[in-house]
Amino acid sequence: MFLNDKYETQMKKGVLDMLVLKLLENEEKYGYQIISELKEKSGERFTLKEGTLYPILYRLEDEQLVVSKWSEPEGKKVPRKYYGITQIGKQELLELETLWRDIYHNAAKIMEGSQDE
Amino acid sequence: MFLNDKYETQMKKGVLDMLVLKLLENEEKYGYQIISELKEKSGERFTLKEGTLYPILYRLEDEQLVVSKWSEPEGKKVPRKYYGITQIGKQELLELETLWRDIYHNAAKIMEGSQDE
DNA sequence: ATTATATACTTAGTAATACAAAGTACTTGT
DNA sequence: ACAAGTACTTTGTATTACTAAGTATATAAT
Repeated sequence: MFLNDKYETQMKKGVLDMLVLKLLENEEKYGYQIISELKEKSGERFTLKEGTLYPILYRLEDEQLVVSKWSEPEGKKVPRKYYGITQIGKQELLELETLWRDIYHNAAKIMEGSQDE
Repeated sequence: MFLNDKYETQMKKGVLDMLVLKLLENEEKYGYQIISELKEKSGERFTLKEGTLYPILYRLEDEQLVVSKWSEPEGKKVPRKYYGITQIGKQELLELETLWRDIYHNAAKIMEGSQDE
């Protein structure tokens, strides 16, 4: 199953950023929480290692689509870094979803023999 | 529109190989023909430059999903390299489509708030 | 006849990303 | 005390879409 693993990796590219933005749409979340929700809500199809997620978050922050702040640890001693979506991030999320669906539907035309679906 | 261009590039990754295989499913074709059909059938969403397509074809050939042969130029003097899908290629195409749709649907679950679609 | 455009294939270099792997550090369960 | 889970960071690798340039022939325009 090596070949399919390779293609799966490639097919996820670009989509992960969109999914992370989506999870932050209504609520601030921290890294590990994002990994858990992504895994659970995607039927385990999107099961990220930390080394995959955190670079995505740093990138989104560079692009000013999210902002982060460290939590003041009250009861729990482990500091957490919370990520929230920005106004720019919300707008970009809308554009990304449109783009993503458009790419899918146009590819689907070819996969179904130039038929609209 | 720089950011969206970047994401569009990423979101196409992996999908192009599948689309090229699909176009070869029923008929041998040559490079330029593939570019034309891909552009036309995808509503111009997939408009490849030669420098994008040919490396894909070489890769598919390395993976033994397609085979190529030069045409004997009879009337027309320009030699063409025709690509045809192999048996392995046909099977891989089926698996790629399944994988691609699965990734899309599981991502869609997240994009629609953990709803099945 | 010369120029431009289209066809047809090739190659080198760049930017970007998902992932593996390893590391640091704290907390909880046994 | 030890293992396992939580939480974040960093480095290195493989892969791919794209730009750009190059080679070459055929056809249409000036």
